[in-house]
Amino acid sequence: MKEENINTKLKIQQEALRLFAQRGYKAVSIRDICKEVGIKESSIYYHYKNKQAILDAILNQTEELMDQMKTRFNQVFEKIQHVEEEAFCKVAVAFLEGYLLNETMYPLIKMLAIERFSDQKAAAIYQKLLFQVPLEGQEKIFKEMMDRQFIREDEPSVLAYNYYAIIYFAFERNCLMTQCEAQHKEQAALEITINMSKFFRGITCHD
Amino acid sequence: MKEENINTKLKIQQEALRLFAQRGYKAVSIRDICKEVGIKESSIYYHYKNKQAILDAILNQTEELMDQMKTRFNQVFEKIQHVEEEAFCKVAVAFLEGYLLNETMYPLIKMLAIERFSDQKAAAIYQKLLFQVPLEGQEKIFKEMMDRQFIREDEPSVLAYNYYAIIYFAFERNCLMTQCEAQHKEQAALEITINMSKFFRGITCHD
DNA sequence: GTCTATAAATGGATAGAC
DNA sequence: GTCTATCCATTTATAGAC
Repeated sequence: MKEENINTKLKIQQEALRLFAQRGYKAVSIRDICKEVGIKESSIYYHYKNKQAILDAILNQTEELMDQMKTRFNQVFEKIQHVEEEAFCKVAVAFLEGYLLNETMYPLIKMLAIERFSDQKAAAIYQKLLFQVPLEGQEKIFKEMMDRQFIREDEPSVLAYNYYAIIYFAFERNCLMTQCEAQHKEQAALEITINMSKFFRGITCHD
Repeated sequence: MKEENINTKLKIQQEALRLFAQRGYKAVSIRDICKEVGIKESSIYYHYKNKQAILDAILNQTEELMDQMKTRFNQVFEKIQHVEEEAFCKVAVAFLEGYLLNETMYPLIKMLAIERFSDQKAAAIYQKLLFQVPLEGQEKIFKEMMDRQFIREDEPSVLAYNYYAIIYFAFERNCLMTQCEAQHKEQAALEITINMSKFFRGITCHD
């Protein structure tokens, strides 16, 4: 009836993810989702076979999301021309805001953070999305920075680990809660900036 | 009837926590808990007013647990006599094993990691237990190490942040999943050792 | 302190009208 | 594509026997 009805299926997926991210899959009822979407319980079965199918749809779209994120890494990678402290910290904050706090990624991360304890598939996706992809991407960047002699020779995987641990930690500490408001994002960004500065001075050459 | 019946109330709490840590509070039924304990559903109401009361009991005991953990920090604190790389890394691994992987703490952390997204009280406890207590404790230790000139002058809070971020990251990456087996603990310990070495060389004086 | 029985509410899912 | 009505399983919780 209304103009938004062009895609109820998508809205179901979005609202479901929002609720799963808050309470976990099992704790959210079909009724809860339908209430948010604004349809009756039975209508949801026109779009999805059952509750599990909604979760599957959400999980299946992570594959393409993963590729999108890898592409982003490569874009950053291309841009490296020189390295100085302020820009270095800004890139780290940009990773927080563009990847972990990304509109699509953030609720997905929260949901996976819950489901990883009972769902093997969720655990595997969490591993890839939150550890493998960022660590590999970052390692590649540090390797390149070394080749161009922007930073001291060192073990790229160790640098990537120490670098990303700070970002992940700031994210967990400030953003993984009931609601991540603007002030929390700012605090996370601040912590990354402060702590990344020390890290940066450690990896650039002594003078 | 059996000898273990001395404290059914405690067993209920333990089994409940084990299940809450896996599936989350809402997704675990009274039936599930009773099944694990080995009693009928109605019997649980003799020990606890309702399901919420079991969760409250679990959360309330975290206060004393927090104090216990603070005491441990102080014990480490007293022992600092000298600092060399291997011992420094061993202390970090000991923190992982004695605090985060502690028999009581580990299931509690998992449960809180789920509930923090929907329960404000759980979120506050997670903050204290996983960020505030470790960061403050570690900051104090670095301050002392500086006073005794074991490490270079620096900002203690930044050192504590960079130090603990590595431990927390290794814990999240390797241990927060359906089951943390011996091999996962070893991998986490290995990652901490490797990455802490670099951190250590950065904070001790140049020669 | 644990049991059987049962009430009352909630949740997943289907049938069939419009 | 959404609705009303309904079914059946699960879940929380209580009453009362032993």
